[in-house]
Amino acid sequence: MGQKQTDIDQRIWQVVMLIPAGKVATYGDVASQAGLSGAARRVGHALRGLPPDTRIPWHRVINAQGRISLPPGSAAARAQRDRLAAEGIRFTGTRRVDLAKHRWQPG
DNA sequence: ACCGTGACTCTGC
DNA sequence: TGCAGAGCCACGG
Repeated sequence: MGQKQTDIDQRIWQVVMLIPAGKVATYGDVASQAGLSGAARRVGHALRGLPPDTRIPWHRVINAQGRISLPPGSAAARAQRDRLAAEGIRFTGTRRVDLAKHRWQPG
């Protein structure tokens, strides 16, 4: 088999699974940890391909501004916000997460 | 092989 | 803080 797409996606998903509850990582962080430094956009694409019933904590991945990158108001965006809130993550008035406090620091 | 596209990021105003 | 521009990687057509 060896489908290359699956190969890279799985590496990305594997990194996402390492993010503990209550913590978040940016797309860039995940890309870097997956050995794809600079390919933040590729991470977004990989998460986009996740099935709705996945166990992978995709909601813990946000952008470098501390905001949700999904379309504002979309069901997915609300789901991400709710899941993060359920893990104790607070949002600022401008719907941002305090990265200095919640950012996952591997190693 | 070229071009357009994206759940991105950084810099500047 | 917000918006625009340019840079980025990898992918699909």
